Amino acid sequence: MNKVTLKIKVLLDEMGKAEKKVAHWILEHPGEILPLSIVELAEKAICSEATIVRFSQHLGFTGYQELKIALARETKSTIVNAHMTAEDSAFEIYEKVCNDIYCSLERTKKVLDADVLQSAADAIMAAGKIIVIGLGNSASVAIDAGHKLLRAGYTAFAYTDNHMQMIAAAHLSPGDVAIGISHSGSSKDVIEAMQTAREHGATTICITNKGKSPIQKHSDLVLYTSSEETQYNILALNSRIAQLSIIDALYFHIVYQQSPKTLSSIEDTESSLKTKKY
Amino acid sequence: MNKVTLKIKVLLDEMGKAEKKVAHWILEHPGEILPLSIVELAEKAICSEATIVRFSQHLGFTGYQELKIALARETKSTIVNAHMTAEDSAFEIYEKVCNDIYCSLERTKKVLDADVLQSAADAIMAAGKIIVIGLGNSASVAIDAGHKLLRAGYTAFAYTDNHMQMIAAAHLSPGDVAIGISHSGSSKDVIEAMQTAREHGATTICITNKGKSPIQKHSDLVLYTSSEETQYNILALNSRIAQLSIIDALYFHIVYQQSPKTLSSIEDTESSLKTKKY
DNA sequence: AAAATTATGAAAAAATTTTTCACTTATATT
DNA sequence: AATATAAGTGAAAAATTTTTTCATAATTTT
Repeated sequence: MNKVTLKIKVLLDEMGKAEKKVAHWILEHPGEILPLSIVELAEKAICSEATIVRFSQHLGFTGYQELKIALARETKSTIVNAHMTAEDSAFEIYEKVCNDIYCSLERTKKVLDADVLQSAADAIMAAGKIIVIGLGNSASVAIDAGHKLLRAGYTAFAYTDNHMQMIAAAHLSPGDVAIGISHSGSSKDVIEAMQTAREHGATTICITNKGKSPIQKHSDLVLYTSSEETQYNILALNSRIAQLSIIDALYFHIVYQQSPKTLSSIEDTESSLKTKKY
Repeated sequence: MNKVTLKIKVLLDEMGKAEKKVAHWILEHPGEILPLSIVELAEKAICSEATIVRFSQHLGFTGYQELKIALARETKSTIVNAHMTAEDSAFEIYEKVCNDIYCSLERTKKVLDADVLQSAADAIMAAGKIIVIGLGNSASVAIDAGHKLLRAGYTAFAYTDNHMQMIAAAHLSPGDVAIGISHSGSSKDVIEAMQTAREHGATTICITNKGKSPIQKHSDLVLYTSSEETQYNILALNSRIAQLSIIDALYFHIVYQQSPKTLSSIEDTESSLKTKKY
């Protein structure tokens, strides 16, 4: 699966009837588009030329030619179907995992609110103390976030134990920040800790999957991920990568904004960690 | 060298002055032709549009467009990381993070050995006990792997403390598996734990970035990631996502291979976790 | 059900590509 | 050396392709 085809699939839902026809024709006739002019493709896909131009632009290209060039560049790569089966080799599974990750990131890009992201970054930068809370599957993401903020010079810590989470939340004060990570947004312990954090005046930020969920009630800022977990969604694998991508973006933004302070802090950390390596 | 460029070189002698200029420009600017219209290329190569059409036809194409498509198909896309700046908004940073992740996954796909991946999956499936070790930045990945394997019904645990890592490694026996995660592959403590694990007969698998590093000496199976960390590479953000993608692939492969056992195990876990949610 | 929004295709406009043709340059012949 | 012939080239015209515009149709919201 290549990037353009993947993008077509990701954006399929948001397309109108005519554009969907174009999308389907292209997906069902891989490679055949290359020698076709826009008029010919319009004939094949049964729509107007204008629709094809709009379709191309929705995918992020300036026009039909650019789409065609992009498809030409990627046609060589073999197309794999998105669903995993028991017959897949480990490597085939790996390729599908990558596809899913990519889909998930693209979807998240759509539901992530730029203003909220900015506000979250601002809140973190202005924060006195930061706690990151996550349980189970989200624990590793919380640890990652905590680790990163700590290394960037913030007073940050991740708690992956429900008791510790509550204790830490209760010790927050106005100006502090609590970041709650939960794919479902309905993990009791995390929600209660968020509520407590807010009651103590902290700004609460949550990272959760798009849709209604109780955690949003207790969050000042909601950062959405979007991952359609088709198979074994129970582990919410892709949402975790989407969560990480948000954490990374916040981290980078902060680093770039506060260059003097954080950069020297990062450099200090790095040089002091050198002794731990061969 | 691709077919079209080769053809251009072969036919170079039979060309006129103006066509030679086109040929040279194309040869000297590989890939740059793709977004150019015939007028723009004529300007660059300092000739008329007609010459370019004739040039294309001499190469055996019906016209300029066909030549461009052919060149596009053979130009391998260069994977480039986008550069972030202090002026980028949080959301722009997010987009670049996503792009970097994608680059990193594509690169990893190239360096990851399918056979080794398969062997790693086999070793894990046959394992008695599994330990996952990672420090600092790789700790969250280790935790994620441990959590996932545990939830899939394996006797697995992640250790993110150098003492515990060594203790756990010393208690392994033949048939057990130690998974070491280190981007640099030169984290002293992780390497020593891997060495100990191996001395006790465990199969050692490491996930590390492509290149020479000490950890590979003590690993039976080496799974490479590849991420060019251009800016603030110290935190190896993207390599971590690549590591996770490998973990995910192993996990899925295992789940699909051992459906009866692991699936029921996953279902059991899920139903027992329901009480933790609203 | 009415209003607003969005999607669509036909046609016009713009851009691109191809062809034509007159002119130049190079080569071969006398 | 002069001339004829052939090949190569660019300007402009013609054809084609692509993009934009706009009126209408379909859809969603109120």
